[in-house]
Amino acid sequence: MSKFKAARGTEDLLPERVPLYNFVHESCRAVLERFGYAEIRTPLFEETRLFSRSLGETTDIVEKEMFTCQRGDTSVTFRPEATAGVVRAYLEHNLHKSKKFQKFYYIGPMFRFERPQAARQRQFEQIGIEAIGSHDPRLDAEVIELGARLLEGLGLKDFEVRINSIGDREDRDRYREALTAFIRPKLEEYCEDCRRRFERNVFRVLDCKQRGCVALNKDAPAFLDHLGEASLAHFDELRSSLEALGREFQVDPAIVRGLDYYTHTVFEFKMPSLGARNTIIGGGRYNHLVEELGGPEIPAIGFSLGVTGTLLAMEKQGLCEAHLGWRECPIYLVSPGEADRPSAFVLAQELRASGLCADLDYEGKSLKAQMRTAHRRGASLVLILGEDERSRGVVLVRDMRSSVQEEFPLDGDLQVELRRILAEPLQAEEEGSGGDS
RNA sequence: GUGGCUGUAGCUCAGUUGGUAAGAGCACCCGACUGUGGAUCGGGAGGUCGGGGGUUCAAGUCCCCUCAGCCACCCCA
Repeated sequence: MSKFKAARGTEDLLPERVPLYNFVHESCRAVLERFGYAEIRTPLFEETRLFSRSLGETTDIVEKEMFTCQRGDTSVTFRPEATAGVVRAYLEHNLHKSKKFQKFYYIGPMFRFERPQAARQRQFEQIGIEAIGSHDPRLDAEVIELGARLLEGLGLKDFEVRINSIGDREDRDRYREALTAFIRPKLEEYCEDCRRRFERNVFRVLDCKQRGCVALNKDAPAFLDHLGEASLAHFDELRSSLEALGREFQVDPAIVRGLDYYTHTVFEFKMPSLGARNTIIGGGRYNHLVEELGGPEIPAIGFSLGVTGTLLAMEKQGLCEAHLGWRECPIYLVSPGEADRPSAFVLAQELRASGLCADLDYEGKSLKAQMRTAHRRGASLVLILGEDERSRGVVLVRDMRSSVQEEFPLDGDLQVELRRILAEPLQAEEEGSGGDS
């Protein structure tokens, strides 16, 4: 046990697992770019004010989950989510002036000071998008379709798309009033958490899982009944657009989302197989955020995909194994004796310079042990360069796949030969020159 | 932040009411008449039993604290 451990809620990504992340990144990148999204990279930390302003002062994230760093009178916070930073960059560089409508995507770590749990860490990775500059409900549908395509691209199938509309400010105010009026008389009957939610964010009461509260909520007024005409029309168009795409979805009134900036369309992608923490994509429209951060009135929509949860879902479905394991060098150089090492050392550099991937022993292992290492590392070819070979100006190439070995001149075009053999394994010849099996 | 469970070699785990129990499998290293991998066999290294304190003649085994992970909440990707 070493003296130090990774800080709570963080983890090391060992080489074995890195290719899995690369696969997820590459797969998503391809889909995102096919949908016309361009990558943007914003700083990992921003001025603290940016988050408290955009997320809402009373949200849990701002109140207790921010990684904040105070130095003198400057306060910065490691980003708990990416939307605020992207919108800030969009405005700071006046992107809206040259090309108002823009689609961005990002991949990177986010930070929240929470109690860790599976699929919930203090540093976690999100892949997300922001489409800024349009209020077209077809864009909402496209964004949801994009989320589904991302998951499908990774091989996931059994996710549920849940959508809802929380309307615009006036709709929310109207509904909040109705809901408050409905709950207030029975407030004492609700659970402790709900009584707190009632004060902070009354919509969340609808999301309670306590049996008593679920029963009490049964006859609660529905948000959709309180949407104004324009909001309702937007939501209807979203639904018909999704239907036009053949994308299955459910309208779920319980989806209210935690952040203040959401308006109209909100949605989540759930993996029922994951248990309690089963939302792997969450997002929605935020038509006033750009304005609140000091820009003109520009509507936008976005979502983010939690990579950790997505990987958990992939693991459950056996989609990860194929992407595990670091790809070792296909060529391994073996030195029979101590005196043979310098020439292997030089030959390795030459092969690498020619673009081949080659490696060799640096632990002073015996010939046998070097062979074992080559085998374990999955080398396709072993190059044996001993005193005998050197004196004759050749190198012995053993094909580990077919167990056939053959000599090749050192001064010939060795790298060309090696490429050929890698593509087409050595086969035993009729007068077999040393194959065994 | 709240409640519960867990923490023994690199990995997965076993350790009877506290008393030669610090062990197994896999992995690893070395070897099997000395220029060759994968099978088999033999040998070996590796753990202050998460950390600290306490009870006791004696603690991996009991108590307290602490750290970390997991599960469920709060909340959320």
